Amino acid sequence: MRVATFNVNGINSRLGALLQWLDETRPDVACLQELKAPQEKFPEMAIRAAGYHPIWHGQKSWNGVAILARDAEPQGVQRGLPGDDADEQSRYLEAAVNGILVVCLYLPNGNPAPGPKFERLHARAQQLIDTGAPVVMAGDYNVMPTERDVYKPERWLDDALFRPETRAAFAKLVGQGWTDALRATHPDEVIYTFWDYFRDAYGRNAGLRIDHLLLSPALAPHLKAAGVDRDVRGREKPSDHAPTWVDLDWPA
DNA sequence: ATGACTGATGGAATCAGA
Repeated sequence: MRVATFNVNGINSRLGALLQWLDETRPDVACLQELKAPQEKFPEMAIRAAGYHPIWHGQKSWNGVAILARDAEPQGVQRGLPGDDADEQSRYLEAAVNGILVVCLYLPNGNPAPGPKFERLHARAQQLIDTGAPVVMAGDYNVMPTERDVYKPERWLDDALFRPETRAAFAKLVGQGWTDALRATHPDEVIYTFWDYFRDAYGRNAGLRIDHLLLSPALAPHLKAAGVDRDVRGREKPSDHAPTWVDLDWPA
C-alpha cells in the first residue's frame, strides 16, 4: 500500500500535473496541501474520474487540504486540528483508509520567526500514539529536521523553518515514538522535497526536505520503502514541492 | 540585506508562500 503527500500549490492550476502523477504512480492514498481553493471549487469530478474518492477541507485564497483514496471510501472524517475553536484555517484532515488512520497536515510556515508553536499538534499526535492504532501523519511540516535537509544550512539559521526551537519541536514530536519514513529508509542520503521557484533552485538542487511522513509504532514495522518523485518538480508549470511517498506492507 | 518566481484575488496591485 502506497501513501503519498503532495503540496500542489493550487489544485486547479495544478490539475493536469496532479492527474498525470496519479496515473503514473497510482498511490493508494494521496494527501494534498495548499489547495488554494474554496470548498465548492475543488475539482471533484476530475478526481473521481481518475479513480479516487476524495475528501477535502477547502479555503478561499490559501491553505486547503485533501485526502484521495483509490477504490476506497475514507471513513470517520475529521476536519481541523482540535484544541482551538478560533482556528479557522483549513490545514488538517483525518480519515481512516483500509484500516490505517491517515492524517493530512499543512503546518504554518512560521515566518517571521519565531512563529507558531507546536503544542496543539503535539497533543493530538500523542493522543493518536496512545490509541495504539496504525497511523501515518503526512504533509508539509515546514521544518527541515537537520542540517542534512537544507542545501545551505548557514543561510537558514534564523529562518522559522530551521531555527533551533522549530527543529526541537519537530524532534519532540518524533520523540513521541514516530518514525520519519524518508530518513529511516535513507539514513545518510541528501533528500529534498521542495525547491524554490527563484533563481533556478531546482536546476541547482538548492532544495529543502520539509514534506514528511511519520509512522506510528504500530505502522512502522510495515515500512518497506520511501522516496520522492523528484522528476515531477522538473516538469512544465510544476508545484514548488515534489510528491513524497511510503510503501507499506499492508493490504490495500 | 534584498530580490528573484508563482498563484489567488479581482480586474491592478497586493498578499502569501518558504
